[in-house]
Amino acid sequence: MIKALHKMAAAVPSVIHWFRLDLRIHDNLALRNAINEAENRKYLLRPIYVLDPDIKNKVGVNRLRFLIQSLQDLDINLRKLNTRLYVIRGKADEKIPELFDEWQVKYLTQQLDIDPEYVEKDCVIEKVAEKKDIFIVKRVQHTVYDCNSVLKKNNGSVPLTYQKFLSLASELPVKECIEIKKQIPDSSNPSDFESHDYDVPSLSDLGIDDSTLVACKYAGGETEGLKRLDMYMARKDWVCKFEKPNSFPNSLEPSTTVLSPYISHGCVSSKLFYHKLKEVENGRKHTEPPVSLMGQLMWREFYYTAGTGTENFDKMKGNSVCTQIPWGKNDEHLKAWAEGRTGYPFVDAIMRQLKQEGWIHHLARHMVACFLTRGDLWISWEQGAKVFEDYLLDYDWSLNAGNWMWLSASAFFYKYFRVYSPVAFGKKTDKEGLYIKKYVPELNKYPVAFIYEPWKAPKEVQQRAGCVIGVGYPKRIVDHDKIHKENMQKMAAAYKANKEKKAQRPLKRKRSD
DNA sequence: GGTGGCGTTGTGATA
DNA sequence: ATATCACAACGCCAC
Repeated sequence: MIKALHKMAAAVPSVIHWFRLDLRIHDNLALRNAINEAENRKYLLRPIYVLDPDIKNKVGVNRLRFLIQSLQDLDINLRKLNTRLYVIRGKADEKIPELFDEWQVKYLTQQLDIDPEYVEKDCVIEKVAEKKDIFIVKRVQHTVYDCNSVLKKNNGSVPLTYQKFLSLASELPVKECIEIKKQIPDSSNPSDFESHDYDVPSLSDLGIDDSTLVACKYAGGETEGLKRLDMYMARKDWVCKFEKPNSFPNSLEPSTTVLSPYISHGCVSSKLFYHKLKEVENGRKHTEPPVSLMGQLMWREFYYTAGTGTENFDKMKGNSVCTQIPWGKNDEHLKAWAEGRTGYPFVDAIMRQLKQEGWIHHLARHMVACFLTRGDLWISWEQGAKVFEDYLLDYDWSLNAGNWMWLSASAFFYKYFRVYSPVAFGKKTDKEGLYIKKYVPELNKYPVAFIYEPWKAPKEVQQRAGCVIGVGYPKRIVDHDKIHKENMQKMAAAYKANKEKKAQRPLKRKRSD
């Protein structure tokens, strides 16, 4: 009996929607395409997510938790439509070709991604699909604009300034959001609909010891994300007055929306965010890009466009927009930075918040990124980007690379002599050092006068505060006042070398002509 | 093709 | 509190 059912099921072809960084129902054209295709052709529908069993070695535990929560929520929301999420455990480029045969796949829909890791796997899968005559549909839905259209408008070259990007984008249309309203018919569901083999795994299923996890501050999922979006969009006055540079990197609770993890995972559609912002701004006096909330969304578009149009965007070598800088290597310094024990309390507080909570304010990212690269430690931005990839809930391939290049003055931003002071910068918005005391608790008995520079406290003050520098809290690994000036010289030299190289290039071309 | 204006968010001193 | 300046002087882009 069961065998017969399976045989029948196998005979009916399938449509797959492959969820990737589009972990949502709303504004998901590729998903709707799959649903409609299944219904119209009387095929079976399989919304899948492919989970690499190796993922815990690639993604930090906080982001993994966010992902699992997002998948759980996605499954719940799909079941409301009378389908479900089929989680496939394995490597996409191996598993999906297998499924093509097992499920008699005729049609596959997915979101277009630009992360080279995805693109590489997609190529393998596309080749197999072509042989088997499987139709693949890719939809642009991770960004507001189609980045390739922006590039086309700029005659194929990458806009290197934000204002240039804005002027290009302003001439492009923004599509409306997609809704899925009707229920999926029972006939679209395969016979193994109820199978637990495809259930969303728990963290412990993936070999993560729950007791090692810190409290969850930002829960993943479309439902949470939309709730957060609605909560902030309801604060119309706040939205219209939003100016990023006037928000606080070191408030005890976030001074910005923390929508970024939801947008990076696709729990919230960037296009939905766009339309909601337009709705709030409409008819009201409001701030403008680059500082406005809309401006923040456009920064994301800017980096996505640059990432789409630039080879090796996440590397220094072979990256046409990236100034070549002879960064040094110091694994001890890198580790001290990553673990929040540089001896600079503000830097350490930020890095510890990042590791614990998976989110830090944009300006806090500026502080620690500048410190790691051109400011103090003279370590490559690629190293920093890897640490951020591990810790950030909102890790996003092109934004991470783009922002790291910005802060290291490798691309987009060039005033390398503007160096953030690990002592002065935080004081502007937190004179008392409350943020430091929260995340570097060993210093919480330090007098305000020394909280940003505890090494300056007299020994008896250190002892009275119960934390002697070099014992309870590390000594500074570098002297900022000295080293940032040396680094500035190195930056000047790197820029000079780069300029000379550039000046040579047109000459060479002329000779070969 | 040269050049001046400008660039999301610096620091520290001085008025 | 807030503004301006020196610091040393970047690259992109529009004109």
